[in-house]
Amino acid sequence: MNKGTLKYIAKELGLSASTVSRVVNGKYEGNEKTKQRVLDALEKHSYIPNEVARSLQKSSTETIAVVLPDISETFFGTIVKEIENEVSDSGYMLILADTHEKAEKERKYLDILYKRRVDALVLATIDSSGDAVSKFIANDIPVVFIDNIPKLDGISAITIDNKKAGQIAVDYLLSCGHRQIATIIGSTSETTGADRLAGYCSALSDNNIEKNDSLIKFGDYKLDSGYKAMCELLDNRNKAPFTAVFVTSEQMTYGALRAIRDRSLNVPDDISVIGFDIHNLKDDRRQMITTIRQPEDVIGKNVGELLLKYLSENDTAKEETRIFLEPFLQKGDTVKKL
Amino acid sequence: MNKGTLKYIAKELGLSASTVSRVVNGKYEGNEKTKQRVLDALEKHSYIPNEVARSLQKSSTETIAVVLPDISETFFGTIVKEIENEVSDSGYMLILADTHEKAEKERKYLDILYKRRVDALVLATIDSSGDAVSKFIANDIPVVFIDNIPKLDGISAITIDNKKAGQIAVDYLLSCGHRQIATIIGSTSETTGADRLAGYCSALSDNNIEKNDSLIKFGDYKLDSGYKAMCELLDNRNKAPFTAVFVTSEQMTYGALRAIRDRSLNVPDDISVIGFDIHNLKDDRRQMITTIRQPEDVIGKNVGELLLKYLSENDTAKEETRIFLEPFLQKGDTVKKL
DNA sequence: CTGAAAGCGCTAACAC
DNA sequence: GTGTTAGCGCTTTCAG
Repeated sequence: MNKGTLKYIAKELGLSASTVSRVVNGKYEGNEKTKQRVLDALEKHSYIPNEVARSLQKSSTETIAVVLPDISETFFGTIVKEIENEVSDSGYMLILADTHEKAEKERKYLDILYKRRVDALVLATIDSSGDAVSKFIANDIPVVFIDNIPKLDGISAITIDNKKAGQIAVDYLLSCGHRQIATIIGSTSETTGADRLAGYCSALSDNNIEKNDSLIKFGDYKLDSGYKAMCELLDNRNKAPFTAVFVTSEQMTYGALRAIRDRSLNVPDDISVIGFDIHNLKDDRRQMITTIRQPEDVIGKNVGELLLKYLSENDTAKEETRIFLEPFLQKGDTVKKL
Repeated sequence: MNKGTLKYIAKELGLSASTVSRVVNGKYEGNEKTKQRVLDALEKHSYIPNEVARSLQKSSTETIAVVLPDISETFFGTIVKEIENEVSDSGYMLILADTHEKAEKERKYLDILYKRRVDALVLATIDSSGDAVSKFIANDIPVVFIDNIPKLDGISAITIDNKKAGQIAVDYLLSCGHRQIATIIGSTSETTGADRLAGYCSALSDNNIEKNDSLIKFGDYKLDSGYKAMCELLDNRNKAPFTAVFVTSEQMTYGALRAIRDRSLNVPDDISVIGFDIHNLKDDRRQMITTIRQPEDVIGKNVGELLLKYLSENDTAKEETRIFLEPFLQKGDTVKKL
């Protein structure tokens, strides 16, 4: 028989595995002396329980899967850290998957994670159909969406109010005297793109400014697409003039700034720029980029709390929860008052 | 009997669990017709294997633990991403622990991860004694250290040559004409601190410049300590003058820069600064910080490769491997030529 | 108060 | 070719 197992120690003591198991789990109610004998033996063998066996028996792995498009982004890194922080005291650990922004990888990972019987799932999906998570949902495994929300009923999500994010950005530009405002939007098939655009549009219409479709460009969240979109805007500037641009992702913002610089234009003197998710360095001697920010720490904390709530409810189906946190404006040096 | 298990499906088909198991694992050699029947049944029930049970049986979880002081730092985020990238094709997944730079948390996590029977461990330890990993090593679970290397024999590690990092920084400053060079070092009880300091010292002595202990300050890698150390250097500047400072962590660099700014001094005109691990934004219109960098992607890739090698060796003890990658200088605008 | 027995879901050596 | 059996290491009812 294998050393280091309950059974082995039990046999050595002339006891049964159940008794030893009870002592290990603090559920022993019997003779104080036997308890001490067991404890000593455990100590002597430096017994360490096998969680895999325990998981099989209890059908619970105490593991939460976190599936993200890119863990190296500070935005996601911070969310992960906060989730971890929130759930670790309850014994849960995180298992991580990085999908590299590919739907196929996302699908593959979700399959694997399901097989591994994770207790819950946090998902920043890039597949708005939500197909790949259906197994989880069908089997009552709690799923919390962050960032993008797929088109599914009854799911829980914690994100920011993306429409409001668009409104805040445009309102700020308006308050600075801008009237001709361009924007660069991510994919509108995802809520992060569609809602930010909706906010942009509604802020304009609330202020009786007519929307000009030539000032709305689309990208794919990546740097190059921001560069390209900005070039198009600049090339068309005499036909469709603008004094400011709202760019809706971190990488696209960098791309747009580079395009402006490559034309030897100055920010903010020639064009004002407001970005998204920019983590300005703490070294504030330099020009800071004005940006819309998301409270990553609060998102992560909320996700953790919701997860714990779901995981503690032994009962029935989990109630759908949607929390939309407030995006906020972080003023920098890239928007000029007209 | 529980639905969705091998046994259940086997019984339904009038077959044994082993036969179904063989088909599931592609090890079936028998009758083509039975195979098809089984396949159909698996499909019909949308059978999904339980990896927990499989793990218990095979005593292997196909899981690699990654334990880090702070996952929200880009430095670690990038390393994690690369490790993941490297091992995911072989079916391994990463389980993540964030120790918040606390030895106690590190210890706790290592205990839990051991119970969970992870197949391997990647550890950026902050406990130079290495006590908490002894269980892993004693049980032949592959461990690869990154960043700091504890004082243990026979362990594998992949980091940069920290002494060389210090030398490169000082050599560069010397080549720019600086002769009075201060430094802010992290804890010397860790190799990342001690070795960088050693590099600093040796570069000076190689150039026949006498080391001045008043120009060497110590911090704890965090922002405030960098600020404080820089203040001390500045306060003492008439007694111990210097024209440049080498700061050995990202956060301490920001702290030092802030201290300089708070005294209304200019970088690089009044003081040249060379930092560490600074990830300058891609938006290069602004002042870039001159910094020593580590090749995080290469570190991650090497860790992944080494892990796979260890994990594929069924045999005996793993050979000790130490790889010291090259740190490099990333020139920016914070060092002035004298 | 303690133990025997069954079982979590799967695999694999060994039979037939 | 396929089934039987034993077991991975643990928990937990149910007896006694």
